[in-house]
Amino acid sequence: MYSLIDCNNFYASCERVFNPSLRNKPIVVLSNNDGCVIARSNEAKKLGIPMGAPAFQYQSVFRRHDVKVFSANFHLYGDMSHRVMNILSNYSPVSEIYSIDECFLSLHGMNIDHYKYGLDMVEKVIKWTGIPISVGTAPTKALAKVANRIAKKFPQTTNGSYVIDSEEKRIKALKWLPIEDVWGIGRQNAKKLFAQGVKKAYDFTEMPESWVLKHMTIVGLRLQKDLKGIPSIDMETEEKKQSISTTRTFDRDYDNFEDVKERVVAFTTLSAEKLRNQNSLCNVLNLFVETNRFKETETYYYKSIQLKLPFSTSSTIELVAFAVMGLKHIYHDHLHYKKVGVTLSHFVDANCHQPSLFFNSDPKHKELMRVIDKINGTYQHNVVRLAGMDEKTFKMKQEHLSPAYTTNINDVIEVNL
DNA sequence: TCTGGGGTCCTAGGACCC
DNA sequence: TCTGGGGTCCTAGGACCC
Repeated sequence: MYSLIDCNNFYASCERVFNPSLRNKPIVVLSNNDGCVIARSNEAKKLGIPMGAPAFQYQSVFRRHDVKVFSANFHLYGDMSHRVMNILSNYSPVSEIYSIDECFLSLHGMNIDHYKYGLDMVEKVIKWTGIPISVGTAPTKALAKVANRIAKKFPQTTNGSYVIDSEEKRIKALKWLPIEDVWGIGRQNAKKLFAQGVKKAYDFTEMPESWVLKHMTIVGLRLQKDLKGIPSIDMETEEKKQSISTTRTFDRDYDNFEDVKERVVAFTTLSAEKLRNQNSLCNVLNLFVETNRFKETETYYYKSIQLKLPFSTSSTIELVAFAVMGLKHIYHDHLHYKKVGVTLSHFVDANCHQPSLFFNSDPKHKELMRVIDKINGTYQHNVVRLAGMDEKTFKMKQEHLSPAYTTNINDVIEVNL
């Protein structure tokens, strides 16, 4: 059996933990630049505020219903996520952290009452962190997702824990779940399935395998088997990322090279830190620049470039040099840039990689980066940085940011004063 | 005026080999 | 008029997730 644990309204719940006056109030959390709604409490959902709604279009709704609005505080959410995952890891030796607020556990070989086991998780996590969760348990990952949805949708009857452990329950659940709400069925697949008369998850499991394979590839077929109760989607326990990106939309248009370059330096620096943090070296750097796609009066420009590095590296100095080189290739004057991004990929392990015969990362950088990371980790972040980067890593609108309750001692002192 | 960010996996088709 | 067959590897782009 597998359990899928999902935090309820995670970002909104995080804000609530440290501010109990927000209980029972509608809360929304906004994306960077206070752009879109990316999380809503149940109360906010009931007001009809959709996921992804541009905040400026909903200002009057926010005012009218006294919605508590927050700028995204990812430091806080990341730290809370850590605490929740830590607790959950005690419930199984095999876990997969699927996203910031979701985790699969394999319960293989454990002789337990699955419903009570889930209930215990719910009680412990709320007691120890203040975050409400739902637990779904079933013979496959896709069915655990379905069970989780039931646990979340019917808290009164399930108490936040639901188990699919019989054919009756499986079929009943799948006849209830709309096809477009199935994990792995996106807009395109839903469209194809509607055209075949498929409305519920159950209808999908009745489709011929040949049709599924032809129109939805092997991915769709695996999903179908998983929903039938035949385990076909494996646990993924690898902790290291295969790619690391830093992309941002700017608070305003940038129209000179030096400004854009400064952002590229900052984003490359951030990505390189994450890369070193997982003890990897990278071999490929991708970079893109983009103008405002919503501005109809100006022509839209998007350009990306891929640099295959001559050697594996995690040195900020070297990666920044490559990124700026790339930027010179795709940057055009007389355009108003709204967004840029840097992605590192094709990693190798820093401890056991094959150096090149001809070119290699400057060995002096290794120790330098170690010291810089140590200083930045101990004191304020970015207290040591490249001269090409200015002191603010993030330049964006954050008018409703909550304090860094759990992570940044400097912020806490500032608040107390 | 204001519209997010960070991931994974799969496949078709091109480039190349003998 | 007639112009092979069988592979591998790589990548851009598309689909999906939260």
